[in-house]
Amino acid sequence: MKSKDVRNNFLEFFKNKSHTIVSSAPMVIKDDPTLMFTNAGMNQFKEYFLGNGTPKSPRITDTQKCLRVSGKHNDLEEVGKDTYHHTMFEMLGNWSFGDYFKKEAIAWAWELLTEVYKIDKDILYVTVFEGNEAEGIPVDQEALNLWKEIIPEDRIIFGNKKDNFWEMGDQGPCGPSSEIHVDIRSAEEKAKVSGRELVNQDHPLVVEIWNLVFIQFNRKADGSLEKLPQQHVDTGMGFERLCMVLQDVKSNYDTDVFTPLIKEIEKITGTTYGNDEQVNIAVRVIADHIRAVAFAIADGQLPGNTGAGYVIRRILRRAIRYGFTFLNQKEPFISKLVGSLTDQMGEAFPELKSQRNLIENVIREEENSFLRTLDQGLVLLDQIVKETEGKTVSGKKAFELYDTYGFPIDLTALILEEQGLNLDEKEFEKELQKQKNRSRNASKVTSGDWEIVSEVENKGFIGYDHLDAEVKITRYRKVESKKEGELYQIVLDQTPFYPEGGGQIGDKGFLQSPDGEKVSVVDTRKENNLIIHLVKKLPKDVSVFFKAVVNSTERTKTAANHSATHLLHQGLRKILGTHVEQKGSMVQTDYLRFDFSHFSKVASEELKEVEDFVNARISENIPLVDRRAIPYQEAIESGAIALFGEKYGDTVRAVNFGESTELCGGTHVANTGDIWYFKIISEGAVAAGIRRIEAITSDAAKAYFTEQAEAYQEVKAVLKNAKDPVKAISNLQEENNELKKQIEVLLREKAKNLKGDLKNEIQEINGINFLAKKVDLDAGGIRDLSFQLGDEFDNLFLLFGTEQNGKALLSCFISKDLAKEKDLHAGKVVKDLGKYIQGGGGGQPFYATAGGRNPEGLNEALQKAIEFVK
RNA sequence: GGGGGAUUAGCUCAGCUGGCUAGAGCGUUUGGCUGGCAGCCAAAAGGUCAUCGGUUCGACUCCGAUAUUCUCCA
Repeated sequence: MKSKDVRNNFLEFFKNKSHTIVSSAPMVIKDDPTLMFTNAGMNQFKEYFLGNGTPKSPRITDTQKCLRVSGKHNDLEEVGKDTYHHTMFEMLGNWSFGDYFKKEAIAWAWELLTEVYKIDKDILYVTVFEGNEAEGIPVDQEALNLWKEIIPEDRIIFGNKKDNFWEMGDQGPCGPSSEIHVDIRSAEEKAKVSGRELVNQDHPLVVEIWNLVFIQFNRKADGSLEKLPQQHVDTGMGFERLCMVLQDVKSNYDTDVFTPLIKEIEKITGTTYGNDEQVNIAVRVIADHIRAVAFAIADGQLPGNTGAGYVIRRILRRAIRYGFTFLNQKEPFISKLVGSLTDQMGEAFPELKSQRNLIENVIREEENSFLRTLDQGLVLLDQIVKETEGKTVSGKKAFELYDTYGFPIDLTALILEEQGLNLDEKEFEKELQKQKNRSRNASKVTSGDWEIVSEVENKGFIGYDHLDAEVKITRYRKVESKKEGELYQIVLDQTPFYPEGGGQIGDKGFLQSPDGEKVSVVDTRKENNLIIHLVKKLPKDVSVFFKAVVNSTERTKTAANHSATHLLHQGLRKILGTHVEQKGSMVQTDYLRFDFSHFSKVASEELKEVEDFVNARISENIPLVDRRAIPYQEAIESGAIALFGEKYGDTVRAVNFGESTELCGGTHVANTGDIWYFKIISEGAVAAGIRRIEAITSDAAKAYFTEQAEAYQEVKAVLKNAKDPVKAISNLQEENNELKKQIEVLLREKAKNLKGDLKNEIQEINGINFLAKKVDLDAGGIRDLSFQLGDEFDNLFLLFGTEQNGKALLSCFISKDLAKEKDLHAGKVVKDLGKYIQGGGGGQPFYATAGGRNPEGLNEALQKAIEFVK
């Protein structure tokens, strides 16, 4: 069965069981602080399990693109070494939200596997949660009984809390799970050891394919469990593994999900998959990682050095590293695989197709920069090796190479090994651990349980129409972090406060109780579909009605920036072309930032055109057309631009200003005229193929122009109100250059004259040409003079003194030969004489200077100089 | 968010412990030679040593802040 059919059959099967098919959520997560990437099929439904939202249907099915780089069964460093772990994978799932439970979930899973996919019943095993006394959770008897009716008891295995009890995190919904495993070993192998022995033993051919989770508890902050009012089913089946079973191969990488990619890698690198284990690992690593990276970029996540971007960079660099070391690829090659990947998966995931150019560019650029890092690291490592005494290279040094210069540690180890050296790995680990602890401590957040204040219906955000409202606190909790200290998160029954999202920052303002107490709201965010208000202290009485007031001046400025962002987007597409796509946006109170795909620098004329375009729309006074809830399809058909990597519901909000239509949740001005004026401040690159524009509007633009005008007036005033200041300045510059040259000439002449005079004053003492004299030159002049005299006289000993800004300066020149011969050292001379001018100095044997704060002592110092040549 | 680096000529970099005439290679310009493979030879131009502040008689060098950038960790 082709992988495409495997996917379709799954979705069709559950559709026939009254499930609604939904599309995969983006792999990159935006409004959940505990998670960077979708790492399981359930992520996009988390809010439903938490009770913060209602699903559109109680039964849902989908295939979800997931990314896992850490966790109990997957560590990035392990991917590729075996045949069944991946960073990116697809998870097929079916869901029940308070609808059916264990009975149906188990029966349908069995039906699909054995009747649709026609997997031999005799190679399947199932696991059931054994219970945990310490936590007072009983055996999952219900699941056990259900399985007993379907499968012989000797193929049911009890699993412990680690394997068969699923938790989302330290807190929240959880419950027992039941896994289905499959044994695809040869008959011979099966005869030797029973598959039962190998379940959950990390055997590559006895693997878990489906996990059925029965969510029935809620874990509280103190660790205790309470029963949930509604029970849910959450299942996940690994798509790649399922394909392996159905295509009768022994490795995920031998399924048609991977073979086209592997063939392409063989072609590009001139290697063969299957002969050499190191090559095999490298090929698998690359085949796996290119998928993860390409999908992430398509979802809008570029490689970077913080957060999610850093994870993507690490994955990509790992692939480059394996290619570099084991496939001997010293030039960018991974970007060349994007075409093949797109051909293969572009149909199921159209974002790959439309983002293909960008994906290629970004990967190529990243490859180039990492190859440079490797080059630099090789040089540094060479140096470390040279400095190493004995056979063991310091772990601290290796850590520095890794931490500061980004040179991969396994490459260090490999190179050292080739040179017959070894690495102090313990020391390295110690350093790494230290660094990890530092980071962890700095970003630790502890949160308490939610305190429920009142159970009123949550009406959510009302801030499009209101900037203040009468509200009630529904719940609150305390959170503590090193950075922000102690804060309270408050949820209201309705709120005018806009939560940070869609690039727009969260509103600020205050809550006021009837007795006049004001609590200021420092920020507003969204977490799992709840709007959270951050306050420094709780009001005295949380149960009363409050007046919630948004800081309207800030909100107005932010709205102007947001609306201007839409017009900017429209203008860029109009003037640069429709390849321009939003790649990031930041709407703040005092400025806006817009990142977009574009292949080259935006010329200043183009910027001007864009600016003019936006300002033309502003002066047209176009009113806002705000359609709050229209069907997604309708919005798209009316020309709205949907962003890749955004999760949209069935109904969306469309924001129009004339021709500009965007799907947007942010706050806007009622009329473009309110933006007042739009001014681009800067344009630059953020990554390969991505440009960034920063701009200001309204008050900020006014302030900007005022400032510019003032600065201009000042310049003009300084130039005595010159008619053409630019010309006046360039005249000055020219004149200045001319004068500089003349001064140089004059100084040279002066020095020449001085030199002539001084030449006559040089006296011979003991065969040494000696002169000690006070001169009127600066340090540089003295230096030039000294060296010029040095060229003309052999055996020269010079000591010059001068006074500069009330400070004394001594400078001593001794011909190199003379210094050697008589064992003289100019540095010592000036240091010694420095005591007369209350200072010190030094230099090298033939030239040295000293300074001091007592010019009175200069004469004495000059008189004593003769002692050195006597 | 936390840590560690880097910022010196148009480019790639050297300049170790404060005093070194601030350098190299490539590139540029000029002149000369030359039938090739980065042609050869000679000369020149090009630097507020990222910015601001501090320590010091003296800072490219030490300290602090800022900016930009690389990198590791979360």
